[in-house]
Amino acid sequence: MSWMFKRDPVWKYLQTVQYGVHGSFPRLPYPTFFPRFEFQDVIPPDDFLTSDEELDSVLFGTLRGHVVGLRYYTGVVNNNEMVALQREPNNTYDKNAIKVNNVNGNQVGYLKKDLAIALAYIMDNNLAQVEGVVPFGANNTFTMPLQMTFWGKEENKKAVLDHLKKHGFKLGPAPKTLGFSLESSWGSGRAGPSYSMPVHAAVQMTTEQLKTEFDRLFEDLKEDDKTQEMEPAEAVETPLLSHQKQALAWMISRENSKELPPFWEQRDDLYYNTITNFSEKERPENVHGGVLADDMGLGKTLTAIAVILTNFHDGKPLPVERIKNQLKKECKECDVNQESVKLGRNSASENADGRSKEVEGSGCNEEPSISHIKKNKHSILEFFSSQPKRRKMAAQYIESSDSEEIETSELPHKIKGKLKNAQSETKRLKGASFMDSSKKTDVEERPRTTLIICPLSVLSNWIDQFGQHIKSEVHLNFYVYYGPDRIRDPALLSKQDIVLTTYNILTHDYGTKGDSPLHSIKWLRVILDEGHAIRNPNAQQTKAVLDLEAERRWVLTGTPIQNSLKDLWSLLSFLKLKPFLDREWWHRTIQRPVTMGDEAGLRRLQSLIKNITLRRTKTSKIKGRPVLELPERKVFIQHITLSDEERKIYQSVKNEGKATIGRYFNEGTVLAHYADVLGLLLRLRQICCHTHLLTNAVASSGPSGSDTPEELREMLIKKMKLILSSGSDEECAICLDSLTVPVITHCAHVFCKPCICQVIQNEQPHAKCPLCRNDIHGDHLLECPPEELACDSEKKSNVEWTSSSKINALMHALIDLRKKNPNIKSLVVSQFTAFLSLIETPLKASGFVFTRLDGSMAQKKRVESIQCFQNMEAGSPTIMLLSLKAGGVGLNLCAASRVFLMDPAWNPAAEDQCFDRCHRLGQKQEVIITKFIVKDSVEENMLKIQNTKRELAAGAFGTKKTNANDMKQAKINEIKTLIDL
DNA sequence: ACCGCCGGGTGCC
DNA sequence: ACCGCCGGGTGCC
Repeated sequence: MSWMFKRDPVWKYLQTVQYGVHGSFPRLPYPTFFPRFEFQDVIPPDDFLTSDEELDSVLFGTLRGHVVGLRYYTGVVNNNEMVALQREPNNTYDKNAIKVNNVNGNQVGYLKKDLAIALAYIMDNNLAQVEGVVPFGANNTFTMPLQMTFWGKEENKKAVLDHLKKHGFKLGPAPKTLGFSLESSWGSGRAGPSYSMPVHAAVQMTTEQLKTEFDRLFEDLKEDDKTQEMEPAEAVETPLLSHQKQALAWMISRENSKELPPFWEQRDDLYYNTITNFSEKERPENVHGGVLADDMGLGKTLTAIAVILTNFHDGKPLPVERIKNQLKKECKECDVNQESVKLGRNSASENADGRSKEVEGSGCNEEPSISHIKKNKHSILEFFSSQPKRRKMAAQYIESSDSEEIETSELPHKIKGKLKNAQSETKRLKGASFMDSSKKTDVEERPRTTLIICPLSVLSNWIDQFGQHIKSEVHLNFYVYYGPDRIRDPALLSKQDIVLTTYNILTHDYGTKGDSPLHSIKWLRVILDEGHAIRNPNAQQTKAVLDLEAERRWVLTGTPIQNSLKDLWSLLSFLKLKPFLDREWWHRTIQRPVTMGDEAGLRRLQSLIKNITLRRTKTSKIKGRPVLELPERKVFIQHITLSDEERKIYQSVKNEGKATIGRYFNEGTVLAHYADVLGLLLRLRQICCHTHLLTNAVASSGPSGSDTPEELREMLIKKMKLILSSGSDEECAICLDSLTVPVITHCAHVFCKPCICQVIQNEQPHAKCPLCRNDIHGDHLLECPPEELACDSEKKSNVEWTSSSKINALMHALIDLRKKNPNIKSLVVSQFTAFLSLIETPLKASGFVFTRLDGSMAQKKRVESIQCFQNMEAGSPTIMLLSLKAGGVGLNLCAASRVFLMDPAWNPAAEDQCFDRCHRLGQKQEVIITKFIVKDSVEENMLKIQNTKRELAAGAFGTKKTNANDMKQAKINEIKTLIDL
């Protein structure tokens, strides 16, 4: 197979073109640490999710067939409309049954039986995806033709062809009409083939051609006007910067937009989807929201706050009286009621333009049981027009009645049944929103509350920013739904203006049997901060988010769509953009076409992105000036030479390890001993910092099998600590986020406790480890005992403190800096918290005032630490000891203008993120970063690998590394580089 | 005629 | 469905 583009590289390219290379490097989550398992367990967690996706589908061929039974179903299609084939194994008439549905999921009919027999096997065994288009005859009464396209993995092609042959079918070639259409096949008025999927087109285009094509597409993008500015509501205290006013204007225009969503247009009295050729009477809702994907530090939080206050309801800002008349506060209840009266009236007036259909629908759709429906005589006869006998029977009956309207229940049984069938379906069409609206009518008020969901790490940031950016006299009902005492009362929550919570709380509530208050409310607006949190479609967290009801939906993210189109799909499904809610349509119309380099697909993707996302980087320009005029950022590498004694220890550990690992190389079992390799590398990195760190290191020994439970426990806890302290950028494979409350399973995989508990609960009674499918039990999860961490540092203080080459260099630099300018604040960053502890001693000795921030600190202490450091008063700390991954992306430490990075990180993006904590909005000084790197050591080798990763991330075009073997080799090479083998 | 042919009844899976 | 298919009625030309 020679597709030129794997999906990820294409997507990364799209990203780099639109967003610029600067700022966000796609996350490269390795080295990853999964002891004792073969390589497939070691590849980044993202990849285990893709198993159900046909990443390397090829076109097997096409087949013409028929859809039958049209008259029994209400789903309608247009000519050239795409349809979905759905197996129905429990059909009582035929276990091979295959339903044919239109884009909306309404059944159109069935695949003809003989064809279904052949296809059922193929579909059930996932040998091919079969996709259908109705080329013509969409208005037929009984049957219609169906053009099917078969896609699948190359290795399944033969099986599919053979199987079809056995049943007398033979695939044809791709029809010539489905060429590589350069003319726009969507957006035009024609109902031409909207979907071009050439078999060979992708390979015929050269890289150069495609690149030019990409560039042209993004040229168009730049012309798109998102430069309108808007002043925020009076209630917003902080003046907005230009780019924030633009975002405000764009976001509010999206919230109030009455336009059709992308790819929809009105044709006569129908709404028409130009990608699928689907049409329907009901106006598709536009997404009243989107993705704000600005770079970190451009003020997404402030912008979001401005949106909340400025588009408070019905396109109007937070009413002034609520700002000024704070005295009325005691009559809150009354205030709320007044509000809802006002809202009620306004929503009624909206009916005039047909937007609030649910209001109309809820009352009058109350129909009696179907058998009592009155039917017009003529319509009955018409229904039986092609069934003369029934028609005659109906006619006879009807003639005996005087009235124009017929009680259907009194019709002869034989025709009543048929009629009933047809009726219920008509109703389904007409009242599609009927069920939804009736469900909630009794308590329904116009939603007023904005729900903000963020990772715990930025919760306090949100609270702070609300405090900072909203005028103090403004009265807002604001509730932080967090902590064990959170009030789980929907009535209370829905009276708030803003509810703030975390993903974990949301997920926890959702998973708890019983009702989640967050899910029983219809929100005015849901804002997801760090929206990539929902990029794993299988995660419970994602499901909890997708199940929220809201009128307006926003995703804030600084790392836009990190790795693939799939991530974008997760966001789209949150935004509920038709028709992409169903993965099939997303896959057929965008994901695969783009993956294969099809231009129509690219255009769609581009159009989509243009429509729903706003993205500025730090280097984006407004009227020729950068959005953010940040002072320069300079990175220096300071080489360190180890002392003789340090070098001796380093060499001995290295030689010993090298011998062992060399043996693994010879045996070809490097990756099986990945834990050992990582352990060695960790020890070497520790020695580079301070030889005392070594005492902390764990000799990684696999379980011998004869361990006592206590030994096993010890071993697992040690492993987990190794993983957590190794700085190997470990993530929870379930939520794909940093580990919160890490626990280790007996199979030695580490997850967030809430995540894995969720899995266990869902899969009970026989839960399996998501990574290795070994049995897991809730009781067997081991938590990291926090007191032991404290003990460790105690223990160390018993050992007499000595310095190290790196500490010497740091102290020298700090003292030097203090001499030059005592007011400059510095961040001292390490991945090893024990190292930070060691650094404390000389800092104290030299009279530095410092503070500390690391992952083990309680939320409250962190906030204190940050505030203390950011404070510019005399006597405030000038140094912060910071663990590399502490704090979320929102962490603002712009009081510092120096960074001393004590040890290199595996992932350059992690370093960048760390630097950005002070190199961000609010930074007035030049930022100088010093990276301490020990000469002739693993650290230097790590720099090499960082560079490779940087290049890979930036120029991902044309490099394909999705292949497991390639990655395996890459990893082996990486290890070789690291320990100079 | 254990056929052919006719024409009515009928119709997804 | 202005089809195909089924099964009953029927049977020289």
